Amino acid sequence: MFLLSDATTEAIVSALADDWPSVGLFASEAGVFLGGHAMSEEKRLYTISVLSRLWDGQGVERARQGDGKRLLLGRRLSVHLGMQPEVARDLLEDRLVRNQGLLARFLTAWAPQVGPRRYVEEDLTRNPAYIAYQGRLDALLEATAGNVRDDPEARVRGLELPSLPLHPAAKRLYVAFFEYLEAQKTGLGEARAFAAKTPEHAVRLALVLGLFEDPSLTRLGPEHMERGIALAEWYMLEHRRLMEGARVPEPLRRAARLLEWLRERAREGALPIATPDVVRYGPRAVGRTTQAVREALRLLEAHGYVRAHREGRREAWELNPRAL
DNA sequence: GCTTTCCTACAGGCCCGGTT
DNA sequence: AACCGGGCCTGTAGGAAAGC
Repeated sequence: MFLLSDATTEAIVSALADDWPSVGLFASEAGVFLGGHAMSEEKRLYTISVLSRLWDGQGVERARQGDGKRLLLGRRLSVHLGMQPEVARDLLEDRLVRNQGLLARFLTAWAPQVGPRRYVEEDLTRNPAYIAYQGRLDALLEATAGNVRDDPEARVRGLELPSLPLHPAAKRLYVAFFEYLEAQKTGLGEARAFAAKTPEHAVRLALVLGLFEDPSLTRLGPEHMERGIALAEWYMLEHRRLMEGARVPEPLRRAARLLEWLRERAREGALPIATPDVVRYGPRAVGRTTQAVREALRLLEAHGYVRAHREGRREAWELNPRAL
């Protein structure tokens, strides 16, 4: 496998075409990839289409001066991106990314906050489980790389991978899972696009688990399928949680914007402030009508950020000192 | 009838993104 | 990098409606 950590899409395609038919893009700080050239305004559509085509197994087109276009088949790309929450939010909220269904092709997970950790001294190179894991990975890489290593021609043709049929029992599980998801479709909210690909994710995961367990596997059994389905379903729920969490409801967004403004004013000593003055001077995004502003203020009040008090007939607002 | 509140209109300044 | 236009923010003015 050919490893990249910071890549343009062109570099990925070129590596797949010329260097090695199996490429891994591993980045623990995906900001480099997402904020970089590959996701720039003019390249983003291209990147999304390349990644999608690779996932779909359609092959990618490589255009080069001189020899025209060449369709690359038998190529595999493995992508693992880790990112900071702010970067992830931007990605999840990106309209293009959402609409192109790119995220539905990724398995996403948001790691929970870790509590205090204990330091554990351990020499991984002596850990039997780790040694076995490493050995199995090496063997698998060797098995797939073997036919292309010494043969430049084979590299051009791409990987020639065996196809594994599903055991009838595994197939039944697949069909049942497929129909179960179809029946649920309307209730899946933001996970609908992902749900359409979830059965396929399940098979892929089952294959990875099955082949890892037994590299000589000739067909996929129900025990693998069950595990693939369990994982795929977990990823579907995680996907939904993330997609829905990324969408902040409009009233909350407005209230947050107003709070920011109030904090600024408070620092200038310009609080308390009467409701009509918030309407006049406040950020327009909150709304220029008294009704909208009052709604936002009430929301902030309900969450303890602001407090109303009467100055005669006037209703004036001040910030909770702890919200400053 | 006066004051306060609510709403609209408008102008100038500033920032941001797109273009050249 | 410089320029430009649009949108947002801020401040001002004034009129209508509501409250005292």
